[in-house]
Amino acid sequence: MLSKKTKYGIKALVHLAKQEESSPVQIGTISLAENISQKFLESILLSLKKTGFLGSKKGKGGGYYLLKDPKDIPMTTVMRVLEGPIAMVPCVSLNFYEKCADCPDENTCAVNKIMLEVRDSTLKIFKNTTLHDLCL
Amino acid sequence: MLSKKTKYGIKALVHLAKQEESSPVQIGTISLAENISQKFLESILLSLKKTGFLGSKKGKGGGYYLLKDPKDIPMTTVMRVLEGPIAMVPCVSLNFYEKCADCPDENTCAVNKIMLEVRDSTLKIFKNTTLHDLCL
DNA sequence: TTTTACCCTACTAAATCTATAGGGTATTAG
DNA sequence: CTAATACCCTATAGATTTAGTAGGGTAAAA
Repeated sequence: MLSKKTKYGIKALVHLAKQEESSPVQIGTISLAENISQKFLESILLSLKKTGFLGSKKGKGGGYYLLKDPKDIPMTTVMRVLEGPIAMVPCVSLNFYEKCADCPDENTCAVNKIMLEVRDSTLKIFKNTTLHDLCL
Repeated sequence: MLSKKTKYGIKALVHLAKQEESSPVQIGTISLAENISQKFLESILLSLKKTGFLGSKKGKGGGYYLLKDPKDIPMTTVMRVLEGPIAMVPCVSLNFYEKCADCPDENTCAVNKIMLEVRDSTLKIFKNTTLHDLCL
């Protein structure tokens, strides 16, 4: 299941991507428009800033804005920053790989096998979908 | 992320599907072979019995056994019983649908849109993979 | 210089996960 | 018959994660 953090984060990014001018949007504006707790959204936007998706401007007329063209932001990067691994088990994760404690051999593991397939098909979708595509 | 319950459940089902004879297999045997806590496995197998996947035999020489041919058990049904919804958000779930509290309109929701795609591709894999396929 | 709006830390209630504990009961081998 | 086997069932609990809340600090601009 997708965490609220990820869901809200995507919604906020889409909100920003939909702006015609690239002028900063305030947290309060987004939280109101997308029905998100303002303080919670604040922490999400902050992490999106730290990971290089957003820029910010302080003071009056300030807010957050996208640093890149929405067409250049694939959903893989968004998902990995907000949600973490895309795979359903760590042993098939590309960016968050971990060996399973209980599993003696990944190559003969039935779970590994099918989850690898699922990861590939999901990854394909996220790779071929940009933030811009979500705005249509 | 896949819960241990689901992971262990699949491993146990595969273990049973690999049996040549359909004689019952004891919990202890499975827990030892698959490195799963026996008591935890017990509760998982019990739930698989209640949902119609397994039969059991008490007393000496007893254990659990599959009720159907592994070729007739698609992973969709396994996943739904063990893990719950296949979709990443309730609003795109077929069997566990729930409306999002924050979202005014699903049809224009960006998250809904992409998660629907992911659900479809994942579902397709689970539908076309049976327990038997995992034994190869 | 005051207001605005981002920045940061710490904490917490609730839920879920991953078991463990401790026994009860039906079945069957001998 | 009876004793061992192995499933059946309930309750509980520690750990982790989630989804926030509280409370203030700081930089920038009007």
